[in-house]
Parts: sequence; C-alpha cells; structure tokens
Amino acid sequence: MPLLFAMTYRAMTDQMHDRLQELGREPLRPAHGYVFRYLIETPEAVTIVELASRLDVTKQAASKTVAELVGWGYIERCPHPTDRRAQVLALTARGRDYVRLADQIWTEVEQYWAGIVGQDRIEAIRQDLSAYLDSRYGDERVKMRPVW
Amino acid sequence: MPLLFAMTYRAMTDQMHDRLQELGREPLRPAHGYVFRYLIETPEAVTIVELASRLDVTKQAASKTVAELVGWGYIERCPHPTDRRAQVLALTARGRDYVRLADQIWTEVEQYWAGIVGQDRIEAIRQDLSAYLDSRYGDERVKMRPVW
DNA sequence: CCTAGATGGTCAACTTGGTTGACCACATCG
DNA sequence: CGATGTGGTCAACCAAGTTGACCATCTAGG
Repeated sequence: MPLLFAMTYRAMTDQMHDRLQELGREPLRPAHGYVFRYLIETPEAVTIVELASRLDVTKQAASKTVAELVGWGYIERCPHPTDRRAQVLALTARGRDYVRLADQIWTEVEQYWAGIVGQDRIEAIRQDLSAYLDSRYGDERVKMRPVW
Repeated sequence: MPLLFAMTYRAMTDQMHDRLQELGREPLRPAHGYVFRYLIETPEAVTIVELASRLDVTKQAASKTVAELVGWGYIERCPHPTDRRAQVLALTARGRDYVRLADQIWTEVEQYWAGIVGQDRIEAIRQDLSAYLDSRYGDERVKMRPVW
C-alpha cells in the first residue's frame, strides 16, 4: 500500500515536470516547491532558521537551498526590520509567477485524475489521508521532508 | 494533494520504523525493501543488472546496495547456472524472515488506518491510485524510485 | 571455429543534498 | 556592561546516486 503512495507521488510529480518541460520552464525540485509554499502561506517575515525548522533540515541545508533560489531570482533576502543579524526571505515577482504556474499545473494533474475516478473520490481520499495524519500527529506540525 | 501523498508515505514508513525499533530490529531503508520485494516476487533467477533496471538505477548503484545486503546476511550471491559472468541473487533464511516481519507490520499499519476510516475506504483508495497509475503508464512497468 | 562485439559485473572518481562543527555578528538578560 | 543565546555562513564530511573505464565471458557472423 505505501508503495502505491510512493509510486503515485512519483508519477504525479513526473507528470508535472513533463508539463513544465513542455512549457519550457525549468522544473525546480520538490524542496524548492516546499520553500515557495511556506513563503506564500506565511504572512509574517520568514527567516532561514524558521524555514529550516519547518523543512526539518539543518539551517545550513536551508541556507544552501535559499542561496540557489536567490541565484535564480525566485526569492530575495531583505534586511530584517528589527534584528540586524537576520534576513527576511520573500518571493520575487518571478517567484510568485512560478508558484501560480505550478498551482495551475497541479490542478490540471488532479483534474486528469478526477477524470478517471471522479472528483468525489478525490475528495474522499483527501479526507482519509488527512484523517490518518491527524491521528498520527495531531496538532503537531507534520514535517515534509524527503520520503526516501 | 501530492504533498498529502508524500506526507502519508513518510508518516507510514515512520510508523513502521518505530515498530521495528520497538522489536529491536534494524530498520532497513526502502531501497532494501524494494530489493527484497523483487526477489520474492520473481520466481526466475535474478541478476544485478535486472534488479538495477527494475529499480531504475545504474547497475553500479544496484551492485552497491546488494553488497550491503549480502554483508548483513540478508541475501546471497550464487553462481549462475549457465552464464559464468552472472550471479544469481537469492534471499537467505534471515532475509525471508525479515520480509515476513515487514509484511506483518505493514498489515498492522494498514489496519491502524482502517480503524480510522474503514477498510472499504482503503480498498477504494487502492483502486483509485491504481487506476491513475494504469492510465499514466499502462502495461509499462512503473519504476519505483526515490520520491524526492 | 574464431574473432568482433555485446553483456554481467566491478572499481574509481565525481555530484548532489544533506550532515556536523567552528565561527562571527548581533541580541538579550542578569 | 558582560555572559550567554541565536541568525547566519564557511568548511569538511557522508550517503547514495551518477558516469566512465575496464575485465571476463557470452554469442553471432564470416
């Protein structure tokens, strides 16, 4: 059963990457996606250390990933308003654009699947998986790290 | 949605590893599990190269993994009956034992989940995921590689 | 047959994405 | 103020893959 999850996840990300390729966009890795997602969802200023704890990697690893994304122009570091050691991370316009596109493609993939089994099944699955995760982790934040 | 798959997969393997830990068994990595599974499912003699293509890694990588498992006494290399270059890979008693245990724990995990959402939902999910995978890959063998 | 090329397997060097450890600059609390 | 804690980086290392070179053997064509 878990194998099935792994294969499905893999297949879906592959499908997404294919689509990005068609559109001539560089397919960032899931780790990058997670960074984007966190930046978008978090209204407050985000620092490297926070990001690291959220992704459940060391701050060094987070720092490296951020450096990449900065280099590619997807996010930028701004000075922290009150703490002169810290940096605030923020998506650039280019970054927000990428996220918008990615969301759209994810929706396409989901609809592709919905076309096979029906939208209601997908909602059901969403609930059943969430129920499992809630039961295992409760309110505790689920880490979303490599699956391998 | 795919994030949900990744998290669920991660959570389930974590649950399994916890259980193995409790039982005082070393938790092998998923890659090892995949090797076991392939060896068990395949009646014919299996070589390194075959394994590599199945896992969709290079033969060098497969060779390394096999070497580990041989070192730990889970599988053994026997001479190939007709081809003197090749080696036939086979589970040892210890290996078969581990697989038995792992299967049992997977069942436990699944039942834990079934206890929350019901066995019928789980069957439904199994079907829906398979339907997606079939539609994407058809008869072609799905590769089961790292998910990251 | 016997040789040319294909195939099973290994060794070695490199890459990627993480790790731990040391360290600096600044914050904060006594 | 000074001791200690915290945000961030640099550097060295590790794990698990990669590519490339190579050897031994198998197999097909002349």
